[in-house]
Amino acid sequence: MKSQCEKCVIRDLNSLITVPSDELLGISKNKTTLHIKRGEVIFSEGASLKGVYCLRNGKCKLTKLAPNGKEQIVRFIKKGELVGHRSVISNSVAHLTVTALEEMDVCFIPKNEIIDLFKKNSEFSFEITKSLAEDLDKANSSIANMAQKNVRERLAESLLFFEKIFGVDNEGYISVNLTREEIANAIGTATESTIRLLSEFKKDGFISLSGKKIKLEDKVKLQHLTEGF
Amino acid sequence: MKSQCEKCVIRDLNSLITVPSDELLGISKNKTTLHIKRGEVIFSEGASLKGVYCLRNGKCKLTKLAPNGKEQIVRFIKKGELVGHRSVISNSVAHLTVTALEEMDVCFIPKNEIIDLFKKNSEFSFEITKSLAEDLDKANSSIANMAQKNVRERLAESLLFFEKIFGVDNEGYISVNLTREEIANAIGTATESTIRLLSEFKKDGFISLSGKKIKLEDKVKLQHLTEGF
DNA sequence: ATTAAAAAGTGATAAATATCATATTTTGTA
DNA sequence: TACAAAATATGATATTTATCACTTTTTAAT
Repeated sequence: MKSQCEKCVIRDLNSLITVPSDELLGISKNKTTLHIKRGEVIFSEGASLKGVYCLRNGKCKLTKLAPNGKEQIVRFIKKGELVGHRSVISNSVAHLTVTALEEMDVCFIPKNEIIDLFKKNSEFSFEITKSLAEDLDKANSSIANMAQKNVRERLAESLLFFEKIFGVDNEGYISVNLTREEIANAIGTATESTIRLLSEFKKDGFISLSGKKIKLEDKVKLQHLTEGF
Repeated sequence: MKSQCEKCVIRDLNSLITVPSDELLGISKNKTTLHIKRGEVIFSEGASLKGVYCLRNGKCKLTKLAPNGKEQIVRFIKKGELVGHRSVISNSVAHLTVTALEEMDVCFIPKNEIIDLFKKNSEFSFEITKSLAEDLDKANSSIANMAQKNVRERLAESLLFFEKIFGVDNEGYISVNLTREEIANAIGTATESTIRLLSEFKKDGFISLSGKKIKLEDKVKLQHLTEGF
């Protein structure tokens, strides 16, 4: 039996919050739900999307392939957010690849449902517009960070960011399963440099490590590092 | 006597293209026009905007101040484009500073006019949304470029980009007046590094220089450089 | 036209980061 | 549980880039 959008726990986390229950029925009827595992791709750069994806739970990374063959993580997305709406609105192919970082449930909502909603419900379209504006703003900050900060500063910043958006587990470790290579791909550096800096941060007492898990021990210091102190 | 929007030469260059002539009359009545010189600031990071700005002619840079005191150029804007709509839509302060790169005429359109249009005219709001989506897409590419490419690659890329968006003068030099420091602020490097690399590109015959003006002599090679060859 | 300020340019050097090689540990799966 | 593959880790070294100090050239204002 298909789950119902109007009862979905994440309904109030994204632009769909503006859509009244009766309108959500249409979406409920036409959506499909998929369960995916870590490493699986939801859609790839260049793909022509047939709809948007609503993340019921889990986390994923949005990446772009650079000419040198490395992947750049442009953003992280988690439970409650939509992906693919940029492509659907622009009526263009996907310009990012979306890959699951852990097991997740994702709802697929066909393009025409979203476009209908966008046209009919001005609150919904306004929410979508605002979320694009917010994304743009964050992307601009990211450009400045990449361009002006060195690798150490960017790593400190990313660690604080990871804890902020993903939270910590019951032992205080950051709740996201990222390889050192993925961290490197997010901050734009070599994997070895990331590993080295993490060891250094550990030696200096800013963080502690348990396997690949990371715990922030001195956030004040990390915050200072972020600004180059 | 005030100029009329419905006759404006740049009308068909931005989202206002969707607005019928009679609706533009309201805007015409309430807009103000300003003339500014190179180096003057249209609005600053942190400012609360009372409206959006429509660039009638000229070019400007959008910058963000980094904690290290350096400015990062996040984007360039030219004739026909709007600035400030992100802030007005999000109802937040400006997150970027807009500075003229040359003499320019700018029309200021009060916030309420834009919001009215946005609510009443769904074509206009759709155009605004699409332009945000496009900006977001470009910003994401920019993040990947900053993170994955080295300074030489980014400089080659920027030179090609400058020529593409600003064109060339009658002698073939790129038609934009940028200092070496501004170029450095766009690609995220030290001014001296930019100067050194430009000399190197010149020595290698990829570009020629006349004062601060730059002419691209071998775009194919520059394109290759962009990708690390 | 003169002059001070800003910008461009260059060399020497230090610091940051990438790359390559290789060892060790962890993970997933047969 | 064993074993291969992937991930982590570390050292040595090369390369890239920043920084500092200084000179020359250009620009703009009187």
